[in-house]
Amino acid sequence: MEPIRLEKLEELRALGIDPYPTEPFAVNTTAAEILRYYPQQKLDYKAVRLAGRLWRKRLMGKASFAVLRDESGDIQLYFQRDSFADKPDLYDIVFKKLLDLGDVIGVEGFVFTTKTGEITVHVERFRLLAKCLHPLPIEKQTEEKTYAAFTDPELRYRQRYVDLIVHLGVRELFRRRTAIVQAIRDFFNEKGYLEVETPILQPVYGGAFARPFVTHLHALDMPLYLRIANELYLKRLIVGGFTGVYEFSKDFRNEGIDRFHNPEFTQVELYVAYQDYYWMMELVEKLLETVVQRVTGGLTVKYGELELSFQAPFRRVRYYEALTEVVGQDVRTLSETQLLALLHERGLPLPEPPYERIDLIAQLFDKVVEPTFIQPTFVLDYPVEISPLAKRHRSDPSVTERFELIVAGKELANAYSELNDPLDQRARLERQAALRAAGGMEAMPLDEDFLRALEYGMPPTAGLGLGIDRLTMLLCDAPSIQEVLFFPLLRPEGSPSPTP
RNA sequence: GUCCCCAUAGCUCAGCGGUAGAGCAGCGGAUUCUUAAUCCGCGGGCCGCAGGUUCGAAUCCUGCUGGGGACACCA
Repeated sequence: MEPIRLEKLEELRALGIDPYPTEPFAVNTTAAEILRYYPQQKLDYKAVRLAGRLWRKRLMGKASFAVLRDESGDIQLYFQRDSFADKPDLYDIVFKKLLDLGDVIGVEGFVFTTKTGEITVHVERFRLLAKCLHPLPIEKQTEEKTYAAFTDPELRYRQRYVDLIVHLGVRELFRRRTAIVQAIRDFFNEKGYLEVETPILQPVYGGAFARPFVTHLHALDMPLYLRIANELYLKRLIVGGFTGVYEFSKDFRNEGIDRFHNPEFTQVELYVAYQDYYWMMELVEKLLETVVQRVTGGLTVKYGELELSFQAPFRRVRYYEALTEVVGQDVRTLSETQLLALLHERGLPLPEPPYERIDLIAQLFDKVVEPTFIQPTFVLDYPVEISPLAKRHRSDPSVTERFELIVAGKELANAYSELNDPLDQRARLERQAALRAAGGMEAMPLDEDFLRALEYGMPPTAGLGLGIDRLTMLLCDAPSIQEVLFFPLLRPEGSPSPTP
């Protein structure tokens, strides 16, 4: 903390001013509201009360200007010594000397327009509401230059509160994130789907393929896993008789961290009984059209250098057909050796051994085909081997009724006609378990309760998982997932945390 | 986990073998319409940490820590 600011704190106390007062300060307007409505005189602006941070001081002799920043934005303040005739020290000492940029203050006064035409609050009374003991990296800019921009990503993420104070655009981004979630929730609610909550701590994890975080429940002396997906629980609810359920789900995956991955991330998963993946494609098109329109005001989104159009219908391509187009021959007819040669040709690394033929195909698809889909594209009919929870295709049992929605070369959503044949499901999960065992990975018992639920009969169901962080990145033109998480995971500062 | 880049004042950066600089922020003064306010004056640094090379290291080398990017992993 700044020693100078601590001294000021003491001086304030000596003057009988509590730097952290208890009394509330009720505001009756905001900076944005005044700037918007004052020119039309739609409201009475004789006694406005607003609160926020002191953002700039332009001190002159007997009268000075300042800027107040509240949640809505910035507004200029005008302080005049004559306004404090009975207590000039309030102006000369408290305002001019003891208030620092960043201090939280409440002001009361009337609105007027300066000679240069700026709408300004003439402050008649003010109160310190909370002293700020650190200097804030306040940016200053002209047309040509920006001074002291607060740009170090590490500092911005570690001290997100400072980032939010300084960058109004960052606040705007997170409002938009909330608006996206809200738009999705409204869309689902209008259709009568039920928003639910299912366990984050799970005795058996499933619904995706990823390393979990493990913890321990002392009460029952047993391991628990943070969910990597909530799929299997939502399906149990479909078995239970709900026809449409959804959940915004924080999921946890103990994998690498990069521009597109954070160990905890948010998906919304939706399950609707008596529907299939064709129906789900149309729903996703409508959902995205609605959300994008509502949040951005249009259907075209700028993402980096890209212009993305969320105008339905989206392009549809079958998995193997897309591969054939890129590779020039049908990969299903190629031997493992030929596939290896193809990977080698393109300089692609091999999957971790032990790998099977299908892993080579998937590698080709993920590295060569998927990145080419920039505009929203449904990739349909994934191979059955890599889709253990999706129903076999009604006309080709080697593929599944599954689609992924790819946008800007990245997976945004994943959906299936859900596998509801309990015997096929058991066989597929057992195969997955065997593969994992062969790969030397930790053996995870099958989720017997989930299989038992299917044995009671799950209606034919369409299911969807949609990445909220990814969607937010697209709609906010954010280059990394860290930009759309308030508190992205970083290594702790200073000494490492103790091992439990 | 591997590779590349970065770390200098509160913030943003320059300096890249000869003992540390700018702008903004800060402190003192002047100023009743400023808005990057202006004008005069001033302070501020374990140059990320530890070792090495050198007569001499912010600068070169090695290791470590933290961050960014790419790759791998993430059906």
